[in-house]
Amino acid sequence: MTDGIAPDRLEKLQALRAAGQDPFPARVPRGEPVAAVLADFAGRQGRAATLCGRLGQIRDFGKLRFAHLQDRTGSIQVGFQRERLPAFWPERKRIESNDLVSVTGELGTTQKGEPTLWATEVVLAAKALRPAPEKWHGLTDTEQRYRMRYVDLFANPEVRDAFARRSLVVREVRAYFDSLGYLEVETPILQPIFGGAAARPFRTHHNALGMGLFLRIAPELYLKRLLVGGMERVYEIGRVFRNEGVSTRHNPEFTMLESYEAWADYRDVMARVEGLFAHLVAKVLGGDGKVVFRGRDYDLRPPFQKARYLDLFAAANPGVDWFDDAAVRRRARELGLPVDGIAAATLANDVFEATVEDGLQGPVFVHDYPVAISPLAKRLAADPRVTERFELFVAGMELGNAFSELNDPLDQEQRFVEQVAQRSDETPGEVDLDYVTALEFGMPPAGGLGIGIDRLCMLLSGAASIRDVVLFPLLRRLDPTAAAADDAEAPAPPPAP
RNA sequence: GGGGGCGUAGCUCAGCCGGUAGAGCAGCGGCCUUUUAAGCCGUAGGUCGCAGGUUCGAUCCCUGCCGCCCUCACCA
Repeated sequence: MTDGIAPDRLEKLQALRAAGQDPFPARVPRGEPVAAVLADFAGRQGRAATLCGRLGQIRDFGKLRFAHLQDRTGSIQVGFQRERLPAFWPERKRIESNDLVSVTGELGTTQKGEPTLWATEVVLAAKALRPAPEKWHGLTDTEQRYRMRYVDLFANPEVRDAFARRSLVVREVRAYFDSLGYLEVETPILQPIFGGAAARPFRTHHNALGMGLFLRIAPELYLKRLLVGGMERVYEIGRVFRNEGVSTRHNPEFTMLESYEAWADYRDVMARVEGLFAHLVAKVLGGDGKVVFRGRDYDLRPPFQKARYLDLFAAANPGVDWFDDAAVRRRARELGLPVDGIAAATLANDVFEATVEDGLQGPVFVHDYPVAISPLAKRLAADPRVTERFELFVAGMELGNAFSELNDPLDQEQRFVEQVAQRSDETPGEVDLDYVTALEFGMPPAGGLGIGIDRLCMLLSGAASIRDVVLFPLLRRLDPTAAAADDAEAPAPPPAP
């Protein structure tokens, strides 16, 4: 890991040490934010200031050198003059671009009016043993950007901005639910039985308890236990883990918002989602709901369009009845979809996805999903074939999923039993009886919501790939021997000592 | 997993029809007190992703592997 060190930088480090200087001091004179200085620059000219940050490229004029200094708030030019820095001058070359420094000096301008800190005191805060990427292009190699995000972040300001925006999005999502009296809670990530979604889980093991565990695929079942407990409005923003493929819109670990509100139904939840977007448009996008995503314009200001699932299906597949297996199969073959061994409802939904979903530019609420593909949602009283459920689509991407929650313990247990009987690797190996027990104590009618925070951030920042809003996306190991030792089929966990 | 693309200096990239590799920036040495992609002169820097094969000769052609990107599948 040390073979990327630049020899010349190591030499400078050793020269500094030989001269009795600490290249990694515990503390240096602390400065103020660069942005604060720039904000009141006119009023502070001629006054002293201290700034800390990373040095950019040095522009050397012999007895004068310029460089920019960058901190989290911005960057400003620093001027080093021989006549102001007699003691520092002989060692000036030991401090170079990419080093972290504390600079004290006098604020002024250059002949061209550039705000400049004319240094009178330069303290090395941390020596950089590796050079920064090229100044003009920055770091562009995608793989390097993900593997060395720390470099990506300091070399590419727009990357910092994107993650600052993500932070803002999460903060404002919290603010919205907090303002409605929801309690933010944290539920188990390590779960003995996984549930709340259909996905393959990651497995792990607790040594002391000698117990196999799963990383959660959804917090859903624990949050609904809280409704039974009387916490009528709860939400959680947390990581969930799904042992599936990686793509521009899937990372194996991602951040999910789930909220549950007692005494509400899916119509109420729809209003909450619109309220959330109104809030985010105001706070994150500055009131302008227009975003560009994957080359298209979207307006995220509510209200959003609404369309019935079956209406969309009928419009895209004239003459095909969603509930008519034979007709659906015919249509699926026509579309070139695989049909063998696929359950009727699943196939019908495949046809929906193939003919409707990609075209859902939205934002649009697709609602009233067939019960066969909605195992956790309540049936619509007026039409028991469909459920009180909606999904929010933008740019053909599923952003959210919500429904009136099933709270009938007998029905729930029956559905769990059927699920377990399917014995797929996406279904739990046993019924979550404790959850059923919770429902038996009585869960108020409730509306629940799940929103993928990563995808929401993609949309709000125009990021085409989920990896552009995940700081450290999952990548393969580079070390081939380590990679070969890994087994995709999860090696047996180490026994307890 | 299928298909397509990519991998060359620390970074960004050239490299023709096969003849053992080049630029800019960064580095190093010099000149320069107002630059801001500073400039000028000089200099150093390479396991051409890895391993085989074809060939007198491979960065280039072939095969396998590794990694990344796109896409399809998977993933409500």
